[in-house]
Parts: sequence; C-alpha cells; structure tokens
Amino acid sequence: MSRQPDPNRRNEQSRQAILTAAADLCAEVGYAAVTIEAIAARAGVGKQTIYRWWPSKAAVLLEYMQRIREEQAGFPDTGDLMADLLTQTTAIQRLFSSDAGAVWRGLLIAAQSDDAAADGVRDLLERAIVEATERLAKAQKTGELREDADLETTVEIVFGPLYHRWLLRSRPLPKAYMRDVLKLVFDGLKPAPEGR
Amino acid sequence: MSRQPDPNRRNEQSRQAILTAAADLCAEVGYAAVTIEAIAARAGVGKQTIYRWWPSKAAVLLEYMQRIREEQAGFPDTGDLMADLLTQTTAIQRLFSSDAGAVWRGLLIAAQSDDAAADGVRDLLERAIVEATERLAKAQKTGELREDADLETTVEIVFGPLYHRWLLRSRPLPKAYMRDVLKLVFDGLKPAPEGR
Amino acid sequence: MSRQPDPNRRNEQSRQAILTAAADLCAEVGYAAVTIEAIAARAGVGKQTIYRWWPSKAAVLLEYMQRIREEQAGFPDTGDLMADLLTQTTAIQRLFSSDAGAVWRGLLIAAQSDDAAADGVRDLLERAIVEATERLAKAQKTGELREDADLETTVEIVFGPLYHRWLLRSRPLPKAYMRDVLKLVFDGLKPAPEGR
Amino acid sequence: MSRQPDPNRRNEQSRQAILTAAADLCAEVGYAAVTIEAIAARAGVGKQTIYRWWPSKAAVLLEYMQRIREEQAGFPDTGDLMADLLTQTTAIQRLFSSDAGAVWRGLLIAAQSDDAAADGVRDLLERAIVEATERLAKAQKTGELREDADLETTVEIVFGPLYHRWLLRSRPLPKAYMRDVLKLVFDGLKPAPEGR
DNA sequence: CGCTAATCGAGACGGTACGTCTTGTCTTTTG
DNA sequence: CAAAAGACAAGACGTACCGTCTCGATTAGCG
Repeated sequence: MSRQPDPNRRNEQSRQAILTAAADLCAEVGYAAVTIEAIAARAGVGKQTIYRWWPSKAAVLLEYMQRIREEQAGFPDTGDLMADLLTQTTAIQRLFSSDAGAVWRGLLIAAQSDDAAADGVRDLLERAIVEATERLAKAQKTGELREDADLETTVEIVFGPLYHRWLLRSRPLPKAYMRDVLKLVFDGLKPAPEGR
Repeated sequence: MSRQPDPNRRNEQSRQAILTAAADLCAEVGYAAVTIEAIAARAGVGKQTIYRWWPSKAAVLLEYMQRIREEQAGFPDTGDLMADLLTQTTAIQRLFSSDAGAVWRGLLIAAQSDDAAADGVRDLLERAIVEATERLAKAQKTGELREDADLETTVEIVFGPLYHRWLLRSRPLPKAYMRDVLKLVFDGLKPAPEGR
Repeated sequence: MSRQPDPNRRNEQSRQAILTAAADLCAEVGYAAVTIEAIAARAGVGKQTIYRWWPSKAAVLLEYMQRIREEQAGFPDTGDLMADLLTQTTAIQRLFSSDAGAVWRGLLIAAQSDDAAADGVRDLLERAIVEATERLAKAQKTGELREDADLETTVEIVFGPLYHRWLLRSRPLPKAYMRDVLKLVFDGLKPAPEGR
Repeated sequence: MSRQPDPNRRNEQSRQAILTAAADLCAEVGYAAVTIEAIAARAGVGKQTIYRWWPSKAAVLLEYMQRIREEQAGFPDTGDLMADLLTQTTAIQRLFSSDAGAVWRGLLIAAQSDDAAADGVRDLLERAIVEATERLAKAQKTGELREDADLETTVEIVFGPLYHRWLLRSRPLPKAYMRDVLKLVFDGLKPAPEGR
C-alpha cells in the first residue's frame, strides 16, 4: 500500500527548509497570513511535499515548536525556588519575543478551532506544566512552598499573569514583570499581619 | 458623495439581525468558520450591508461584545474584597461558557492579527481592568489589600490564571476554581511563618 | 436557489474578453497548451468567471466557433455547382489557416474525449453538412449532379479529402488542391469510356 | 556513461507489458485520460522504466501502432482495383473499431501538438499512402484508373471520406459505407452523359 | 562463477494546472 | 437612495500528474 509515504525516503533538507520557512513567515506576516503556498515557495519546495508530511500549517508549526522545546533544558533547580521560577519565566519571556513566540502565538490561535492543533498544543503545555509541578513539589518538601497549595493551581498563578500580558497585550511586558509578580504572589496579597 | 453612508438612514433591524447572526454562528461553528457570507445569509441581509457598516467580521463581533458589556453592571462592592472578587470572576466564568464566551474567544484570536480588532479588544479589557483597579485601590485604603501591591499586576494575578485555564484549555475549569486561586493568592505561596 | 447564475447580470465585456483570449491563445500555443488560468490571466478575469459560465475550455472555444459560424453567410448558390463548391471549400481552406482554424482543430481534438464538446462539434458540422446537402439536392434537380448519388456520402467525398490533408497533415495543402479534387471526383476515377 | 541506456539489458517483458497497458488504457478511458503513472501502475513497472525508453506517452502508443502495422500484410492486389480498395478500406474500418483504433485516434490527437508524434504519425500514414499509390499506379497501367488522375489526390479521395466519418463522427459508419463511396467516386458525380 | 555495473520497481521530489472556495468590491434591480 | 442579491477579480485551497531524482534489490555479462 502506498497511501502513507515512507519516512525513510524523506528528504531531510526539505523538512528543515519547510520548518524554517514556516516559522520565518509566521514571524514576518503573522500566523493568519501564512499560506501553505507561501511556505512552499519560500522553502523552494513543492506544495505536495508539505501536504505529504503534514496535514495543515498548524502541524508544521507544531513540529517547529516541538523542536524548539527539545533543544531546551528542563526546569532549573538550584535549590532556590524563587530564583528558579524567575529564571524559567525569563526564558519564556525571551522566547515570547523571538520568532518562536510568533509561532507559539499562532499555535494558540489554531488550537481554538483545530482539534489536532489543540492536542499538540496541550501536549506541549502539559510538559511544561509537569516540569513546573515537579519543581514545586520538591519545593514543598524543602519548605519553600506552603504544603496545602494545589500545585497545578500554583503553576497557573505563576504563568497566568505572564500569558495574560503577552497574549491579551493588556500592557507592555517589561523585563522585570515576573519579578514583581513572583514577589507579590509569594508574599500574598493580604497585608502583613501587624508588627511588620 | 457616497463614500461614507448616512447613518441616519440605517436600517436598525438589519443591524440587530447581523449582530445576532454573527454571535450565533460564532457559538455554533467557532470564530474561524464564521464567514461574512454566512452572517449575511443568516441575517437575511446583503453582504454589502455588512461591509458598508463594518470593516470586518471582528468589528461586527466587537460591537456585539460592547453591547454585552454595556448591559453589565460594574464591579461589585460589598466591602468584602474577597467576596467581590469571587462574585466578579464567577460572572466572567459564566460569560465564558455562554455564547458571548465564544465571541470573546474569537475576538482574542482576531486581535492577534488585526490591529483594529486589537484596539477594540484592548479597550474592552481596559475598562474591566480599570474597574478592578479601582475596587482594589479602595481595598488598599480599607486594609484588605497590602499597600505595596502594584494594582495592575494584582489584577493580572487574579485574572491571569482564569484566562490561562479558559483560553489555553490546560485543564477543565471547575466551578470553584477561582475560590482556590483567590485563597492561595491572598495567603501567599510562602509557608505560614510557624505557629500557625 | 443560486446554483445556476443569472445570465441577465452577466458581464458582456468579460465574456468577449474570454472568448478572444481563448482563441488567441489557441492560435499562439496550440489547443493542448491552453489553460483556463492562462485564459483568465490574459482576459483580465477571475478563473471563477470562466467556470461560472462554461464547463471547460472546449466549451469556451465552442462558443467562439459558433460566433464565427453565425457571422458567415450560408452556402453560395450561383447556379454553377462546381464553382460554388470551389468557392465554399476555398472559404473553409482560408478559415483553416486563420486563428479560427486553430480553434477548430482544438475542438476536433476535444471532441475525441469530451462528449459535450463532441455534441457541439457535431452540431456545427451538421449545419455545414445540411447546407451542403441542400445545395447538392438543388444541383440534382438542375441535372448538375447524378440523381442516384447519396447526398451525405457526396458531401464527404468533397470535404473528406480536404480534412484529410488539413487534419492529418499528410501533405501540404496547396491553394488549388480542391480544384483538382473536384475535377477528379466529378469526372470519376474510371477512365473515360473510349473516344473521348 | 549512462545517458543513453543499453538496449541489450532491456527487460523485454516490461516493454511488452507497457505497450499492452498503454493500449488497453487508451481503449478503456480514451487517450486524454491516459497518464504515464497509470500505464506504469497497470504494467507493474516503475515510471522511470517508461521514461528511460520513451519520451512521452505518444511515443509508447506509436510503437504499439508500428507493431500493429508490421503484423499486417501490404495492400491487396487481386487484379480487381475496386475489390482491392474495398478489402483494404474494410480492414481499416475494422481496425478503427478495435483497440488499435482508440490508439490511432489518440496518436492523431497527439500529432496536433507534439512534433515527434506528428513525425511518427506521418511516417505510418506515408507508408499506407505509398502502398496505395503503388496499387493505383498499377491500376492506371491496366486501365482500371484514369491516366490523368493524380495518385495522391486519388488516395485522399478514397480515404478522406472514411476518416471524415470516423474521426469527425459526422454520422454512424455503416459496414457498407465504403462500397457506396467507391462506387460514386469511380463513376463520378456528374450525371451519365445521356442515353444511360 | 563471483563482481560489478546497469536496469528494475518504487516512490519522493519541485513544479504546474486543476476545479473549488472565500474575500471584499462592484453592479443591477427592487421597495 | 438604501438594501437584497449576486457577479466579479483575486488568489489560496488541496489534488493529480508531470518529468526528474534517488533508493535498495535484482539481474546479466565480463573477467
């Protein structure tokens, strides 16, 4: 049967060219304006070569994003939770403002209407969340994080504000934004008891 | 001159039919699948009647969303900050799962690539943020909120987790979600000092 | 219902531009190399405007050819059969070497695989054959043509050699070709009885 | 050097399978719908094996047609010209309605736009014409054909009507068609002089 | 009688055109 | 004169083949 192509015969150069072209275009013109034809043209590739290996432009960008993820180390662990959270959120903030940020933004859009894309996005998010929860679990043991904190909720308390600013563009996203968020979130919004 | 049409002669019935049709479609098939032609067909209206008064489908939905906003009261103020925050986030959570939620989701997508839509979205968000900051400012005066908390950051600490769950679909969004978030965020993530 | 478009709203300029572009392309690059996209591009027209009104490129060229036919007078009738046949075949020979000849050649090709085109071609041919048979019938009455000659066979004896040369390109097609054919065909291939 | 392949190493089975597959397809779906990919698939052969030995699908079919020709005897010669012409045209008529007829029809189409195919077609036609002219030349000597008849024109007077009916499908092609044509063409279209 | 070079089946590749779909504009007709 | 209806130019969609180009895996003939 020949309905699904043979991955062994796949041209690795074309694959790379397609992933790069797709990401570049995404950064230049925005996800909505990226077309398969434009990707093919820029990658110097036939349209069919894209359709042969990916079902949609979201799938191409998803693979690009997965590669980015793989290149990254996991969650930092120096023993200092606050410092590690800051390191990690800073890295994400840097990613948001790179080409990969445009790609990720596009994928989050695609995930709203494309179930396959949603699965891929969820998978990527999940890994990041799991890594974070593991780091937080360790912090609970070392007494850096309150024991009754639900870890997944905690993750969202940390990353939620970041995504809110970046995705909803409610305000500019300054360098030190997450430092302030983390400080506030760890100390709590309640005023200090008294003699503080 | 016929470049800009005369708003006085505008057919109010058509306007309503278009706004309703657009929102309904958005809820039924999702923002990406909504087309101007489908809106026109469902509203029993010519395409040109839409293009005459709105520049894009995002603009139509934006107007729908603005009307929804206008119908809503402002931020609740009972004197109990936690309770008011819970009331407000619960209302938003209810809105998210209504038709208007589908519309709002679509607008957030549109805002990623359409500058005009982004402005409208920002404007709507801004109003909500301002209302919230005002309530928070009052809470600082009454001692319910620590004085050194940056209010805009605080707003995002409260709403960020909610948007993260809803928009990124990282997990299901349970009824009591915001109760847990608020508790954790107010108490702070740090373990209680000692004899607590 | 809107499946079949309203001919009243049709843009006559586009129609003309399409017919002309198609015929020109046919003459320039040959029927096989004519594409709907090229016709649309040259006519300054969207592809859909062609597909809306014609099912195939053959149908476009068929309409072109029908217009050519309508512009032409019928079969000549001076009272001299041989002269009239020569006039008519000469006119056809001239048409063969014009742009319309390239179109007609293309239609004869299309008719080999496209039933609709075949019907159209048959219809055009039929009219020419009927005109010719009528002229021949009159000639039988005036004693210029043998009475026992089957008229349709006679038509093909006259036009068959011409199409053979032109379509099969067996040899060059000289100006005086049909004069020789007609002479031979009228006198008969048998040697003259004797003292002639 | 490997630019032109070595015919000695050629797989004769594949050659046969390709020729047969091409002809069968031509008969089944018509020349226009025959694709190299379909020929290869039906022949159980790689595309490259076709492209290695033939420049186009027309070339494949041309070879098929040449083989058919070679299997046929030459022009019949019983001493009775009319009978021989009828024998020969009947054989051709039979060929037209066989698979080879579909192939030949396809080649005549290909010849309209492909110069190489046109050469091959011309060559095949030429042989048939030469055979016919030789038979006619002999008939002139034996007094069965008028001496002043141009032989090539005569050939076309005989075969032109047949091709007209078959290729242009102006009418059905009955068994006895050529008998009528030959009778009329030999007697001449002019009425018999007088007391006949 | 094993080596080696070419042919083979298979199918991925860069392309072109297909016929369809949707977009936003323009045009015609109706109220 | 606005609105409905919908034709229009434009261009992306996903598919089918084109003719070229690798791949291993047989052959076939030379050494």
